[in-house]
Amino acid sequence: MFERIVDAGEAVLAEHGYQGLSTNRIAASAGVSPGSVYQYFEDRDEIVAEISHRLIAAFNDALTPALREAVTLPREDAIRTMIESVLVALQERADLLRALVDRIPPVEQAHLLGDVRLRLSDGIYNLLTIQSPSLTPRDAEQASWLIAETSEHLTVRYVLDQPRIGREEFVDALSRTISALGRI
Amino acid sequence: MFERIVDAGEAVLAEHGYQGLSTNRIAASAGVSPGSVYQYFEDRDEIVAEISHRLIAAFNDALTPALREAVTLPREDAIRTMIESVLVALQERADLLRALVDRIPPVEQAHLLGDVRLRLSDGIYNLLTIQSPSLTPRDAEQASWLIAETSEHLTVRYVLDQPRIGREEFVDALSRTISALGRI
Amino acid sequence: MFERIVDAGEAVLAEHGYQGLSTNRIAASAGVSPGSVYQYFEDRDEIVAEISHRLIAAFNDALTPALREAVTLPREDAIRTMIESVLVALQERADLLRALVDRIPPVEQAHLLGDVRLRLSDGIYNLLTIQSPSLTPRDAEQASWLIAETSEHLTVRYVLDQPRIGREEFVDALSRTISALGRI
Amino acid sequence: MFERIVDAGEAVLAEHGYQGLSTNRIAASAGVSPGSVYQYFEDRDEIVAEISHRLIAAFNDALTPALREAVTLPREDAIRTMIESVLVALQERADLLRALVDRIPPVEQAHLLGDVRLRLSDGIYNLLTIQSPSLTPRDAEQASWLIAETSEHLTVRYVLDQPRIGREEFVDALSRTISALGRI
DNA sequence: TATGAATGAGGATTCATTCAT
DNA sequence: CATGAATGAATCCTCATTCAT
Repeated sequence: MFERIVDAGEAVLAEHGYQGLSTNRIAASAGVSPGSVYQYFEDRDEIVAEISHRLIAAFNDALTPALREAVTLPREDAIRTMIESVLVALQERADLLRALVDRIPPVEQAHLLGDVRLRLSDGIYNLLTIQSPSLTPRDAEQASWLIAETSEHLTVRYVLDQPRIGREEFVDALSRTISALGRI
Repeated sequence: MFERIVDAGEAVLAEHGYQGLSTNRIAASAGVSPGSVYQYFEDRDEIVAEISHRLIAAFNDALTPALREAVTLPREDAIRTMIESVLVALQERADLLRALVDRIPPVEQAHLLGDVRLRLSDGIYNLLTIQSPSLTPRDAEQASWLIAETSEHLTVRYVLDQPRIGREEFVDALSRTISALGRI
Repeated sequence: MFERIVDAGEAVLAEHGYQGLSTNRIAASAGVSPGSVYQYFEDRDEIVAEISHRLIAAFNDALTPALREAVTLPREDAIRTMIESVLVALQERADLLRALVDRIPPVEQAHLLGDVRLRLSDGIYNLLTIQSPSLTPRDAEQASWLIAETSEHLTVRYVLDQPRIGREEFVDALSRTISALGRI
Repeated sequence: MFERIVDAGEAVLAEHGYQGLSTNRIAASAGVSPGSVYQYFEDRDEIVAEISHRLIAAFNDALTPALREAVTLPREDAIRTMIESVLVALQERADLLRALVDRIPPVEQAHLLGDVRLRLSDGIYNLLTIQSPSLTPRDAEQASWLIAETSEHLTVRYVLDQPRIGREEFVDALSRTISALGRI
């Protein structure tokens, strides 16, 4: 039932956008009465939160093995492996991603995605300090901010806007950029 | 009165977000009757459009002289000059920028900012083909997409999130990234 | 509740006219919240449609047996029988009739009553061609237009304006008129 | 100026219907400021009243000479002459007639047209009593009601609905009906 | 637990009318 | 006289939420 509601929420979000994501519409789409929704969710926002948690979970599931593998690889390959696995994860959920990232005001996204972003940023910081012990903490912090912002933005836009760039070339360009930023 | 309404619109957008940007609220915040709003604006959308026009105008005003100056400078300096002038323009209007970029769903932003983005993208494409005549059109297109996305995103986030990075260092990092992406 | 709303609609129509027939007023008059109206009706227009359906239904219910009986009777008696049964049906619903016919602009009435009028017109056309096989189709068409317009208008006005004419005399006069028009 | 406003009122009524007949729209169409309208008219209703007065005046202007002529003619010809002159008057103002008769709820029409209808009814009553001195007052009253209702309705609908009936045939049919009703 | 009818505040927008200029 | 900006109540309709069943 919980599942059914969240599934319906995704469908409504994809079809009607964030403004059209009404609890009544979700209930109808789930084949459930509007009252029932409130047995599983405190309010509308909680449904949105759950939808985004799903995307985050899918994203995490894809990233975790990539991270494990990355440790064993040389720098460049590690970066490429990670970008590619993220790309796959996002592309598999492109509809949901679009509904979430394009339809929700960024402040609210930040609220929803706060945790993932933090973890992403931390991960990058750690990798940087491990791979380049000479970096001062401040430089590492700055570099990880730049890298996190750039990678997230470019991968998401690549998936959503489908620019005329082959995946290989995109991964190349992004990994070069990341390397450049790492040498702050 | 026109001014008063748009000012109120910005204030409401900042305080209540895009969803809370109702014509009644704008009117109340402007100390004006709901009917009066419709003497100056066709639509709720027209108010939003006007808010974004303001930002775009400020941005254009700042960029135009920088572009003129850039032509006379060597590559690296030209890029830096432009980044810096954009940064100044955005920082002067940080509140407006936040209202617009953080509070409005990206799809709507795309609608509002379509023209500027197109011009920005074209400008970058032209500079690239002039400075690196060896680039194939396809490479230039790809590079300009990457550069436009990265520059816009990073400058905007730099202004809005105020990461602990000095302006000098930020301009350095960004211009290095742009150069790297230009050598696609 | 459906009933309550339509009843209230009739009352409001009678008291405030078509222009004053607002959904909020209907809701208030029904002792119901404005939102509730939209659980039973798509539209304001649907309420109006329902009000007219009521009248049409009452009218049809009264006319159908009269039509059955009319077939077995000689011309003059058939016409009188039908006029009389229509008169009864309209008089029983005089309030509703007044609300509908006197308060709604005729163009909208035409929209609402289109079907009944068509059926009425067709019925008259068929009776004419059966009873007077010598009539050309064009003459029958013309006569049925004249008869339909005259009968509808006179019976409705007789019921609503209550002129000082006995029912017997009215039925006599109208049936004579119809006979005269049938001999076009 | 008065003229200009009423002219504009007619135009707006014809184009936008009774519901769309707003004072602002009238003012705009007259090329006049909304405030100015209120220097010549107490309120919206007075404009509508003036528009209908015009139609009535045009109608009277056409009918008066016809009445004068009718006195000198034999019965049948008198009736035909009057019907024909009315028909001409209505057809010349068909747009205005449609705007008024089809778009305004009949109760309000009755309010606006009260006087003309009374005069029409009286005229018919007088003609009847003169031509058929044997009629009791009550019979004359009844006959004049029937004749007035039938004539007005049929001529108006003939002009507005343009049924496939030649004018000659229509005048014939109507005058026969009137004669029949006069012999109540 | 599930329902779904009922709610009522709030959404954008219109419009007859006023009044300072 | 004429203006036209300003008004604010009223329009239809939506939607998150509640609550008796």
